[in-house]
Amino acid sequence: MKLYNTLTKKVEEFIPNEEGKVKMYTCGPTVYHYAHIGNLRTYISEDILEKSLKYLGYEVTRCMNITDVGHNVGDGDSGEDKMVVASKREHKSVYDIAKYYTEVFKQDCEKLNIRWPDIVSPATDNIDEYIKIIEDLLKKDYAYISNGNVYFDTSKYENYYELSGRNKDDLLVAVRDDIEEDTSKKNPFDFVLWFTKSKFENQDMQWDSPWGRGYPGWHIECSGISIKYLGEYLDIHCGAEDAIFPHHTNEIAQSESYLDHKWCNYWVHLGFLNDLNGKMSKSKGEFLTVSLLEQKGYNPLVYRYLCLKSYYHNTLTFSYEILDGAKNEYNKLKNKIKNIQENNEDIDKTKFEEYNNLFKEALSNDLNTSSAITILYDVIKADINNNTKLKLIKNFDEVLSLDLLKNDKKRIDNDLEKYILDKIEERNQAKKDKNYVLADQIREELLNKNIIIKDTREGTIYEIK
RNA sequence: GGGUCCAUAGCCAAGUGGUAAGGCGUGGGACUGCAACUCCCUGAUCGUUGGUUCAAAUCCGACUGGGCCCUCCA
Repeated sequence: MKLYNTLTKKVEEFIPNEEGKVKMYTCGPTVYHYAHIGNLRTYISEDILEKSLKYLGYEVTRCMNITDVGHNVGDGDSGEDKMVVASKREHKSVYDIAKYYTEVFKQDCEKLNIRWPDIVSPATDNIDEYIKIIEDLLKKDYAYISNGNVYFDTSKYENYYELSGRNKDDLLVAVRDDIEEDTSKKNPFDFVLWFTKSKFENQDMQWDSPWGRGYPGWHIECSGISIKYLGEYLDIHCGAEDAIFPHHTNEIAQSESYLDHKWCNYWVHLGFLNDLNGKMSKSKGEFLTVSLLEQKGYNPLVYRYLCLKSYYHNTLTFSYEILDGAKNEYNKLKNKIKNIQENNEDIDKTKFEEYNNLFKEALSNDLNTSSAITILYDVIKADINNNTKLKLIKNFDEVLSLDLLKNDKKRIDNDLEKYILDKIEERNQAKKDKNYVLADQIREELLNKNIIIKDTREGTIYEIK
């Protein structure tokens, strides 16, 4: 398996710490609002990575956090906690907000066939772990207390800029308008590990700590949860590309200062989904959720298909024109597969291995899902028996998760079925009588009820839209 | 200003030094009473420009145009 590693900025052969086993951590959502489909692209890519590793024979343990506290607008003491903002907006407690949006996120994942990770842990469940790490960092002098808050001292950690490839002197401080510099810090890029004092006193979620009652900073949760559930040696850490700096940079600094050794060997960053104007946002433009796509008549898996057609590392652009293209492709693909009938022939093992290996090669090549899909098309066209094709498609779909073999035949009751069959009979009679006006009328009538008629060599069949 | 990633036909894209996969759309054809489904045929010298090489979409440089980040976002 080859993967692009942000740490070395190269595509590298993936070698886990323990042979055959992979420990994988993926940054989870902040559950303060609905996720838009751009957010979800990250989880689709991570899902593909997890499933590809499994398909290639690795045993994978994946852990993800749910950020339900401490994600301030800024890294210092500036800006409010996003959970608190949501709580005010919706007049609910922060706990209810977290619960509600976590549930919605889970449903979105189900609709997109994203497997729920083995371990999913909310930030608020692991406060003890953060305190343990922060105490240790203070003891080792990697952290300091200033104005009641605990900060990580970035000047003490030598490789601080390794991941992002930056240079301390070239970074601009408080480049964004809505951020003001936190004067309690020793260095501009120091970040808060624990808050006890904040300009924003309306924080409901607070815990006792050796430094007073307060709450954790944003970055410590991922380190804490990862180390707690996956141990001191991590194989792959994933996140969207915007998390490289400062989030992942800070995670490395605090984790390695705490552990006193290298923490994670492979950092995989997922590309963004942009709309035609650039980065998607929850406040600007159309708020594109999975539910909205469904309302507009798109199967969520069409969006998954669109994501898989592109390379996870590159930016993908969203527009309805592009989505419509993907919808066409997806529907045609499913139709082609539907026409492959099961038969009595034995699986052709040689051909099976041949195509299966091609598929594995594509995935191994830094998750070349576009090529993997091409191999799927090759299988459909290939000169091999249907049972072998169907077995290959079934296997491929373990990774692609596009419901390729699932027939979305909606359940219909006997009355409706009888009605449809009678109408088909009536139409066939009309056709025999060359009464095409009546035949077309019947077809139209059924179509208005979302029933599609198809004349095949084997007779007339119907489909429910 | 700095970092990082990207640029292939109308669209989505593969390609990792030897003379451009695949899918969608378009156009044409087969099938059909017509249509839908399905099947067949149909298109690009790879942002611009230097260089390395017997040979470059693929390597190096410059330029142009984008994305993301530099204390919110996945």
